[in-house]
Amino acid sequence: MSEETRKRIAMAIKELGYQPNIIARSLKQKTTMTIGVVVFNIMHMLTTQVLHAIEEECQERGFHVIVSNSDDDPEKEKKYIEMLRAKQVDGLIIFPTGKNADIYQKLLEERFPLVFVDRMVPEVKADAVLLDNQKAAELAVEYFAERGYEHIGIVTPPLVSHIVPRMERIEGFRQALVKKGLPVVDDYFITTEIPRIQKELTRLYESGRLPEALFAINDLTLMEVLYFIKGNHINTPDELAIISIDDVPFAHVYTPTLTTISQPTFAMGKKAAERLFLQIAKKSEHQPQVFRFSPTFIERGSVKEKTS
Amino acid sequence: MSEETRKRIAMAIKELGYQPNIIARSLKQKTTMTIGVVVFNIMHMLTTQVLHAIEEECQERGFHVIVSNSDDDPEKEKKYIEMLRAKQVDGLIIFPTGKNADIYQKLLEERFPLVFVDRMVPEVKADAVLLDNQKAAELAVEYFAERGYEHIGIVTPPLVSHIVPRMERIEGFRQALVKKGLPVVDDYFITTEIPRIQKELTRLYESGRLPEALFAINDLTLMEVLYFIKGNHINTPDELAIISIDDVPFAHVYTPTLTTISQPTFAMGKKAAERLFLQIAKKSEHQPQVFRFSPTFIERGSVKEKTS
DNA sequence: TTGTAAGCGTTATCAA
DNA sequence: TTGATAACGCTTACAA
Repeated sequence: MSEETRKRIAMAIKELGYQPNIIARSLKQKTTMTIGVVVFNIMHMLTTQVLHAIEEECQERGFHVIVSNSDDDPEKEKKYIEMLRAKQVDGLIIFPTGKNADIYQKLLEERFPLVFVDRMVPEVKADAVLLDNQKAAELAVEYFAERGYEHIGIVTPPLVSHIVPRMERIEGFRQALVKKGLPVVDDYFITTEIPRIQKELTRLYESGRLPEALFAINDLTLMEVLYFIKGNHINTPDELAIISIDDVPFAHVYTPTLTTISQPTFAMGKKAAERLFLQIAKKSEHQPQVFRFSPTFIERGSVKEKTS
Repeated sequence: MSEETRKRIAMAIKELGYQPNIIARSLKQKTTMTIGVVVFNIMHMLTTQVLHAIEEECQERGFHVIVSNSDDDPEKEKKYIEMLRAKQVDGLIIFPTGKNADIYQKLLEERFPLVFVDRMVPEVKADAVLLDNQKAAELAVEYFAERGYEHIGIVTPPLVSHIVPRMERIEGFRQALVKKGLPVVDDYFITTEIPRIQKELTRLYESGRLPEALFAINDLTLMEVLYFIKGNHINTPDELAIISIDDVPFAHVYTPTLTTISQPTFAMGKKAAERLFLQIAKKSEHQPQVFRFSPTFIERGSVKEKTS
């Protein structure tokens, strides 16, 4: 193309106010430069942060992202996956409910680019990006143990077999207790729906069986624990020490400052996007892999040295 | 269409594994059932919450939403608006940087569905959904005044004329002071970049000129104030009372609990989506309107009754 | 009720 | 280098 025609074209674009129609291009090229993300809980700190990283990574590559919230409802998740596919997204990053194994599997068989985040589905051999949950639980227990704590509890939503991180955290917690020679007390496993955690904790407290330390497995349960200690005027860390997973933005301004175990959300989001783009680039011969990210222990003030 | 053919079609769909291609439909129908949202700061509490409401409203109507983060950079904002338009989104909800008046205006002239949120652009007559900022500032000052506070400061990022809420909050603050017969002290206007707020506050404190009460105009400035009081072991509310705008998730578990002025983020997101859909439905004869939402004062524990 | 053809705005192919 | 033509997968209009 000659320099002159190039100019003439530029002129024409301007004069006619030409605006390209990417939809038409997409129809022809069979690529939309758009990926879909389906999350099971948009109110979760982890979700927000990972989403942010995914978005950043996508914007750099000129991709757009459409986010849908399945609200942990498998039916909704199914519907959104279908809609997103109908919209011809080039790939899907899913924070799975875990209950649509058949659909995930079909995606896989069609070699449709797919990455799981946070949770995974063991029977579906897809890329997955998650925390080393066992390690996270271990970190918490060891830290407590080394400071002389013996009665350690865990606070989590109900055990559900297909919700992998939760299972892994509880199981990691249990094993770490055993490894440290600490008692495994049933009462100390507060495994109930978020809105009931308060009541459960208060019940324990009033019956004088509250443990000395609590491990909150995510930001949502942490909030309940904090509300509980506030409502009952419990002193932290003297009466009750706390460690939780997830970054909460106020950990360093809270009194006491909160000792937490942080997930590398940014790296996780970046990795998820990277793996997806890898699949998009060469759909065949992709070796699915599970990536376990190491948690970071952030020592702050909600656990003290027990000198008793 | 007969019942039988209906069945036969359903059969064929299943057997052939037919998947509709919405892209092709969009090309023909000139509607994508997708809206674009461009926000200037995704890390802002308000943004997250309004976004959530918008998403919910859209999902109910079968629309998808593509979110882009302009990072308060007009160039990026411009680029994203263009890309979104090229992608044929049916409408745009913009949390504007405020610096692309010409582009917003062009959108308007083309009768392209457009709603501003949080900030507005006075010279562009488009739908806008924002807080009654003046009222919010008034609420704070009055509450302080009625409890005997005289030395009241405000903490905000720098004054920038095109950032409407910030201007309105500061101006509302100033006017409320005057109205209440309170002194307007230059020193008490901490108007500096977020990362410098700490230093500024500390400087005031060390020179003994810290006001008795502080009004933080958003969640980000609040975090700085909290970090400051934490670092300098300042007692709240005894030494320094605090009121801030925006919901922070820990307001009720913090010690003391935080008195805040909440924006009805959910209603605002819903309204923004509604207005957009109204424009999409009948592009012509749409009367742009500015919607001012009333802030809600939530009395908690970071302000005390001054009995001196 | 069913079938056929044209057209949406691109890109790709092939000829000129 | 340029220009014409077909094709992407759907909807719509019209004819059978």
